[in-house]
Amino acid sequence: MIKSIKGTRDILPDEVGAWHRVEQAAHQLFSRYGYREIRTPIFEETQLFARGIGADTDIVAKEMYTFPDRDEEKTSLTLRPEATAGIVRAVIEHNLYQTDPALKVYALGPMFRRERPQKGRYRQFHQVDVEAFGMERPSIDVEIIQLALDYLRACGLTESQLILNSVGDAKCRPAYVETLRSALRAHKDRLCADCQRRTETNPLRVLDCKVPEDQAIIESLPKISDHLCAECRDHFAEVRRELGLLEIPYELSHRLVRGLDYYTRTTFEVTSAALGAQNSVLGGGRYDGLVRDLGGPDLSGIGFALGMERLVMLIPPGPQESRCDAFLAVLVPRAFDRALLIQHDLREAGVRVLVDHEARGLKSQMKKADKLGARYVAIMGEDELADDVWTVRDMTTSTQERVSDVKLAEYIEEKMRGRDAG
RNA sequence: GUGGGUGUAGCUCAGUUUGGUUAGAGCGCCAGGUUGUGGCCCUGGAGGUCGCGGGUUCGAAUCCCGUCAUCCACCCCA
Repeated sequence: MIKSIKGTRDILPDEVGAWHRVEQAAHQLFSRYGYREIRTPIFEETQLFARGIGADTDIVAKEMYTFPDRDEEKTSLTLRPEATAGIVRAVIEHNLYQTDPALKVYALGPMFRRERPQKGRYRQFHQVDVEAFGMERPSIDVEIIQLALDYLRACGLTESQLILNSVGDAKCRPAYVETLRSALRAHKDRLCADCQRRTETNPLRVLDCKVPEDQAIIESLPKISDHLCAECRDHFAEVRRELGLLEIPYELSHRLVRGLDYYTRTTFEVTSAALGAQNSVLGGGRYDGLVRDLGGPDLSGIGFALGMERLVMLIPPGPQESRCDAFLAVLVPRAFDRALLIQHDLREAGVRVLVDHEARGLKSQMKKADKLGARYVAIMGEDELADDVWTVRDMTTSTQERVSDVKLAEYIEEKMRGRDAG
């Protein structure tokens, strides 16, 4: 049997309702904040991600789905592992920053990373991505954070925690990284093997090491908050002041470092314990150098990405939804002809109507109508056919009455309207 | 890439320790109990290469080896 490939999965009809809820919440809420949807291709030139995300990151070094195009030059293509790079490319390519007075966009869609699958982690996964460009002031950081939290609440997620940090900028971070590295070298022998390696490759990552024996050392390391330059310190202070003003609770963590190279200043993450080890639902931050690094103008940016699989796992299940309003149950072939004619009238009137295509007994048709959540079942057998009427059963009250064939569509529409209004 | 758990009916699982008739249950599905009426109940039915391959044995779902899949964790990340 051919099965879906490792790390991919089918979102089956029973599950799709939850996906629709989070998608609709996104469209609705984001537009209230002035964000508009953008749709970029799911594959790009490999170069875009290598330059944008950082060639030394795990994503680029070993997790990308990269393949040659079928052209003479053998252009290298990559399925997007995240959304920001593609969006930035589009912003630059179409000069959006020159024409859009408030460049605020969001995107929904699949991303691809070749990682070992785990709880809430797939090789094809879906993200909601929100980005704002060209705004320097800390208030946009706060707006983005508020939007993220509003969105999670709109989706019905109640148990979550906001974690906040500042990772400095191109002026102050490199110096801090060196300070950190020196401090780590002093403890080298007592660190776990991974952290000894990270000390040289990416010292910031040592900060979120989970090995218990390393924790005491990590706590004693110099903190980025003490090494920010004046501008970064002021920026972060204002972000915190505004979060306080808006009464948005958060936990400060000098150990929150983001995985992608492009982040500057404000970084944040929302976690939920219900997700297991993959506890991050949403992560984001500012990336003031990225647009320029990708060949655009010196345009600041800030945004977040949210894992939709993880979100869907967390939100309360919706009610079992009815799949039809009216079910036409027929017992003789000529009645079936009437059903075929009338079902189209009903559908044009917006009524969800189904018939049984298997010509089974009435009991079995009733059963099916019930399972589909039909509110009304219109029955036509020999008796009704003779009088040119339907017996219409209201499945919630178990009452029924006879309605002439020509009036059936109108009758059900009427009933449906009455219910919707009531 | 590394470590561990689990693979038996459409789904959730029992049976594996101590090898032994036609491999079970619940749910779901189909039919009947009602000459033309759903839910609840009762009865019956369909549905299984016991992940796959090899080995041990008179005999393997059960023991051994290999392999694949899947889940969880590490690395890393949404």
